[in-house]
Amino acid sequence: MQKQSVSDCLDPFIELCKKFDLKITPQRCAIYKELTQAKNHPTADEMFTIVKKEFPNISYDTVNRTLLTFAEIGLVDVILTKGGPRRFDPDMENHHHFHCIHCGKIVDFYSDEFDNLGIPDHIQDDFTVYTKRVVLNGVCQKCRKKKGFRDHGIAIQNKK
Amino acid sequence: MQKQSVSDCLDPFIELCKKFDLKITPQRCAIYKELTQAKNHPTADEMFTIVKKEFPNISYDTVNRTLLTFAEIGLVDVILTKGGPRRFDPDMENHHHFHCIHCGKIVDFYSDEFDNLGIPDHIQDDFTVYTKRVVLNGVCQKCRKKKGFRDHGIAIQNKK
DNA sequence: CTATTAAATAGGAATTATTCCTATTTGTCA
DNA sequence: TGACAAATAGGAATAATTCCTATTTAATAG
Repeated sequence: MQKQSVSDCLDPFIELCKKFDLKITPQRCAIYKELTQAKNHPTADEMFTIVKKEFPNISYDTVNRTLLTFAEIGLVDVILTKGGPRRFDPDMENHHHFHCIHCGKIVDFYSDEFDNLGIPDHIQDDFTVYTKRVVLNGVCQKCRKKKGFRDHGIAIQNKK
Repeated sequence: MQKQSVSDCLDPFIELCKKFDLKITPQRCAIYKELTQAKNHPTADEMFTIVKKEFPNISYDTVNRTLLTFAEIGLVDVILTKGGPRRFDPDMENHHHFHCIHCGKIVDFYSDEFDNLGIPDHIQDDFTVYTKRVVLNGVCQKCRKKKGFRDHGIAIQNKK
């Protein structure tokens, strides 16, 4: 598969920046480019390390601030994790999260049923909803097998 | 309305502690009692301030550690908020969250449709799910009216 | 009731993440 | 090209959370 040219890649980003009167700086472009290629859910610090290869004297504050700006304009989602720094989710397609409350791991998954949920009317009256995500909290198999793990025994069971 | 006696209130808590081999310390009891009366979603620091009235020399670490322990045994949920300390949610009934990405406010709401969602089979294979919560991210009316606010224009609309 | 033991606690220090501050640079627009 | 507001780098400050260790305490068995 042929990789898109950089200018093609950046076009929608430049559009978006103009819409929000954000200046198109090389720092923002570099962060955007790395973000579109990011797998999983990078932290600001991880993004800083990655972008610094291309941009050796970029500052951490710029990376973090830029990611927060991107979140405001709907380019990324912010994921908050227990016991760790916040992460940025560049996948803006409908998806959902499983969150292991022991190791903190977050796993994306997809579900048409979840995607098709409506927003309750009383919410639409009071709030403008940008994203809708089902978050499942629980324990992954790896943690379940750890020594000393004890279930609190209130797992959700599907109706048969 | 007559308030329940303290021993009545604490019975289910003591049961739970025994189930998990947690010692029933006066600190834990005090934190539990205040937690059941908490409105909204207190932070560890807020709980510390409240509990200290009854327990002047309790330490912050104990309050925070205890709340995390309570989360592990399913007594509270942990809510992570952008731009602020984590909060604890003592309402373990089915409920869902609207989260304002501007001011960080979290509003509980209830929805039978959301409660009745099943868990996808491929998730149940790999994870034990304790809680299922729909999180709506967006902007509340108050923030929407703020000067300088600009919509990024990708709000979710219900199908008619 | 007492002794034993592992768990829990208090207090403070250390660490980590995030935000703030300010001088300087840079993108945008006329 | 010049003016100006926005953005940045670098470091300092703040805030939240976790860690460390000596001491205390709840649970257990004798």
